[in-house]
Order: sequence, then structure tokens, then C-alpha cells
Amino acid sequence: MEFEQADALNQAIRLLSLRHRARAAALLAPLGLHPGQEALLLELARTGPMIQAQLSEALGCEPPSVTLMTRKLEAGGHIRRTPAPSDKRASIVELTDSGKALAEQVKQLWCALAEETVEGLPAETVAELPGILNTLTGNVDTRRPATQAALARSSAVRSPSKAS
Amino acid sequence: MEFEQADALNQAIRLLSLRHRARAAALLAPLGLHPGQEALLLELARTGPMIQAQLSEALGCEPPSVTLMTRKLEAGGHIRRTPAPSDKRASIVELTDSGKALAEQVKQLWCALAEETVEGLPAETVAELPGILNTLTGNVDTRRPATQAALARSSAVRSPSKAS
DNA sequence: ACAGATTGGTTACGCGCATAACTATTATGC
DNA sequence: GCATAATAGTTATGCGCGTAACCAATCTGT
Repeated sequence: MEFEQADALNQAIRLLSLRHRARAAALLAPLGLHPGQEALLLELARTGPMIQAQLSEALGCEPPSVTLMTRKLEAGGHIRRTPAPSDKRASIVELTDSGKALAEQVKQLWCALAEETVEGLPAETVAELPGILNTLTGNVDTRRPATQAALARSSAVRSPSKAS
Repeated sequence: MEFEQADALNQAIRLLSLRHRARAAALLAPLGLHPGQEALLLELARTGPMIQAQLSEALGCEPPSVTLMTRKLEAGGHIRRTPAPSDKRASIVELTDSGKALAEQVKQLWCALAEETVEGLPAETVAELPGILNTLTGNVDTRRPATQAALARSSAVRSPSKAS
């Protein structure tokens, strides 16, 4: 691949990252949330209570990030952390009632953000996008295969199987 | 759009951001660079010396980010900041010789990253990607139209015109 | 010529990311 | 049962992002 093509792609990914995140930030701010926190709330809403290690795995990020985010969301009353009954190292994270309500609000603005993001693109392209993006992600993912769990769940369509 | 579709898309973008950036970080680390800095070096290599305001515009990020990055890259000897002759507020940023050599190294690994990223995708899809991604970016970009300069340069193909 | 607006750059701070290091707990193999 | 390895979570630190605020220089309109 020529450098110009490579740069076009890498820059396109970088700029999308920046702008999508900034737009998400603007939408989340009235709810008192920062980008990244919404993913945690939505995960709990979708899957139910889980320990922090499971959260970091599901979100595709490292444990300290989850520690910090859960701490703040707990301080805000949106989640609750309780010791796991069978493992003294672990704590169960679950949504409080206010967390559940917040997650519903996040869902609303999430739909708005996605619609805004794909405006003007053909429906066929839109339908293929998550799969394509997840393929790209899988290609550069040097973490354990368990991260594929986050990918599988973020895909509305089946990701193409990749021999790995 | 249903929430599941919206979530699939937004999560796909989020995960690609995370993983692509992490992979870039791993490739840039041996050169002593952090993700984001490479964009600055490549911009200077491509366009030549410019003031910091132009850099922040070209990179699509805010001035303090450029201030911090230029400070560090200058400390590392890769760039030089000199007062602009016609404007006492401004400083011209340019690559040093070591910065030029570094930019060449970045170009190598940038090609490798892009190839890795698109592995397994059909060539037609790969060719369309920057354009599609830039459309998405343009859709969620709430900044001034001048940011479109960064988009135009990151596109190997013409972005579809968007009435705005 | 001058006041107000705009621009360039910086500093302070907050954020989610990461890595490294650490402690405590649990699991595993002998 | 015990030593070692693995796991859960935390703390400290660094990073590029952002916003807010600030100061100085320049531009613009009267």
C-alpha cells in the first residue's frame, strides 16, 4: 500500500474517533456523563450485574479504567458496588434505579447520534458498517481473543470469520 | 433507527478507535512517540513549516493540544519553534533534521498499520473506506467548516459533497 | 487614533485511556 | 498442606484529548 492511501485511512480513522467522541461528549454532557461511561452503563443495562473484571473485558478496556469510572458513577449514585459473595477480591457492579433511568436516556441519545452519524449514506452501506468496522478492529486487536466478546456484541450482523 | 443498530454502530466506532489507537501506540513507542504526535510530524513533513494555529486546524484538534505536543517534540529535538517574523503572537513550527528522519520512519510503520487494518477486506471496500469514514466524520463534526481541510487531506478519494 | 473584537499561544484542570507496580485473594499442581 | 501461579482491584503516573481562562498582539470599524 502506498503511503498516501495508508495515511488517508489512518487519518480518516483518527478524525472519526475524535469527532464522534466529541459529538458523543456534547450529547452526554447534559446527563453529567463523559464519553466511555455510557458504554459501561449500557453494558450493565444489557447484561445485568457483573464484577469489574467482566466489565473491563466486555468494554475492551483495562481494569484501572473501570475502577475509575465505576468510582465516579457510584459517587453519582448511578451504580452500586457490593462485595461478591464467593470471592473476596471481587465486587459486583449493578445499576441503581437512577442508573437504569440514566441508561434509558443514554439509549435515546445513542439512537440520535447513530442517525446523525450515518446521514446521507445508502442503507446498504449503513447495514454493512458495523461489520466492516469490527473487521478493522479485529485486525488491529493485539489483545486476548476474549475481547472478541465485545466485538460480537457490538455487531448487529455477523462478523466475517477470521482465521486467527 | 433501532437502539440495537445504533449501539452496534456507535460501539463499533468506539472499539475501532480504542484498538487502532492502541496498535498505533505499540508501533510508535519504539520511536518514542505517542498517538497523536505522529499526525503532527506527518503534517509538517507534508506541508512544511507553519504556525501552531494552522497546525491545530490541520490536525482537527484544539490549540492547547498542539502547544503540549510541540513542546514535547521540541524538547526531543524533532521540531523547532521560532517566532514568526510578521506576527509577534505566533511561532513557526518546523521539522528538524531528526524530525524529518523520524517522519520517514513514521511513514513506514503507517503503511504497515494500514495494511494490517484492512487485511481480508475486498479491495473495493478498502478503496471506499476513507471516503465513507470521512462522511461519517463530517456528519458529526460540529466545528467550523475549516475542519473540512483536515478531511479533504485525509481522503484519497473525493468525499461526497454534503450540503451544509 | 482609539475602542472593541479577534486571534495566537499558554496554563490549569478534568477526562478516559494506557502501563507499571502493588496487595490480597483464589486456583493449581505437587 | 504448601508453594507457586493467576486473578481482582487499586494506586500512581503519563498521555492526548477537551474546556475555561488568561495575556498579548493584531485587526476592524468608527
